[in-house]
Amino acid sequence: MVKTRFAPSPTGHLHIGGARTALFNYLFSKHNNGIFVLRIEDTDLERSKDEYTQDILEGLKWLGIFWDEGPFFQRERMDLYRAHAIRLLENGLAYRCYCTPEELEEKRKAAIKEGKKVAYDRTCRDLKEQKPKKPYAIRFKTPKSGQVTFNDIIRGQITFNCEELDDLIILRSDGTPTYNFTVVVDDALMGITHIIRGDDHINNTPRQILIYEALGYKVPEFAHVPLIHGKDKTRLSKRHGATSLLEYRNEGFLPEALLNYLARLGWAYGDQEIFSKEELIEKFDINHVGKSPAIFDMDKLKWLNSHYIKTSQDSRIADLLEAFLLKAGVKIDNREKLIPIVKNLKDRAKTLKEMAQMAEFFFNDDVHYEEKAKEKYLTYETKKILEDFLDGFVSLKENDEAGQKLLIENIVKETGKKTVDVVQPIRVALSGKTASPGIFEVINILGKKSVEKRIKKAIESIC
RNA sequence: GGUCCCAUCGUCUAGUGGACUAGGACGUCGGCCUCUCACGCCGAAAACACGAGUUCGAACCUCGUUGGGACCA
Repeated sequence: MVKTRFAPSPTGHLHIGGARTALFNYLFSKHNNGIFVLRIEDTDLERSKDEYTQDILEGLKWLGIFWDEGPFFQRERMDLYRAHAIRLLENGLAYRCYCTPEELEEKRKAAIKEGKKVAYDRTCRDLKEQKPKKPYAIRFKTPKSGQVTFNDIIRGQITFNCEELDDLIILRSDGTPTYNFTVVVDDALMGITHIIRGDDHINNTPRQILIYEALGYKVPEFAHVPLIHGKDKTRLSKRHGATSLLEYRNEGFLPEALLNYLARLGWAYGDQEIFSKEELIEKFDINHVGKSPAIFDMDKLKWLNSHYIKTSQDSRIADLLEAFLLKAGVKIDNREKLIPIVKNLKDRAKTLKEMAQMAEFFFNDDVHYEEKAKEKYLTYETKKILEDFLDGFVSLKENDEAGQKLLIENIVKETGKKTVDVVQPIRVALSGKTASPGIFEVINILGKKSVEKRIKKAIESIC
């Protein structure tokens, strides 16, 4: 039975890279009818915050990445780690280290001075006598020679020389366990079969394998996925803008767009670009994940988002849009308008936030004119067009699109202007913008009264 | 600095020794559609980091160089 896990530290928001790692774990386990575990690595009491744990859980749920087991919290498992450390101690596979932080710091400095490798010098490894009263850390006895080799699912065979590894602390003198130790104990105890994680952990892997072996646990399979980079090709970080997953929700992205984008970042299935979650589960193959880091491309994400906006049900987009309008301080006078607005804006907006900006004018008859729009289209010259339009519009017998079309055609004929020159002033009068949905759509969504009000206001604004 | 990893259009990638005149997608540019903006449709420019070797044949295998990244310090 395949079992994978996502094990974030709640020391920050769930970011794009973490979300992708979670996704790969999720997809791999689901593809193999396996189990996906969520574990919160909150041993760093100082930096871990419940707020971040909530952010992570919420982010995963939003994306539709659901876990089968957990969330487990490492904070609640401290006894387990201590017991394992003591077991290694008793088996002679670990030892007490009495060196103080000050001593270690001095050794480190000396090593740097001499140009030597900075590693623990193993002073306490073979102590004849223990020092019962002194505080101690527990260190793992790393073999002094030999090699550790593992077969990474994505990278292939990777080998490390043991000489490069020093005797790492597994339990600090204050009794708290260290990262490399807790992961191994947990992954082993939870029966994780495949560890899929960022390739920033490659260097930790040989130490962890040695610990598995010392503990007598089966070593799992490893798959190290490349990190996501920003435009400058360094690891994605705050400098690159929005990295927190939920920020994308607030910016008006749909979860399926993000899911699709993240999955396709570093992985491909022939020429296919669009994948539903179910399709991803069916087609995802960890062996085909690329080895080189991928750069996060906002444009492509936006394209996917617009695709999903276009293909979503109007009612769903309307509900989401409502929240964005409310957030923008728009008073929604008439909810009925929402659906036709969505129909018209679906093809135009790349994000829901954008859509809200485009939709705003529908809800306020006191139109705000964009400066350039007013300057160009609400002029003395166009005043007559607006007046003609208003006259005609008020007296329209059949106020439907056909009638409105005829009205505009007549104005075009009478004035001898081009259609665009007639329509644009009307558009600006109604929307305040030079770009909007089709003029007849706008007219009919607004309704008769609103249109009249807005045209009058525009005429008055021209002095 | 040490260790490890990586390298196909600007970006995500297809490619697993002959099907490669290197395919798709985003973006860019041009055109069509058109009341504006989008959407849609059509088209274009755009890449195998470099150098050796293996082979009848290399984007693909090997080695080196260069460049980039991650971790540790």
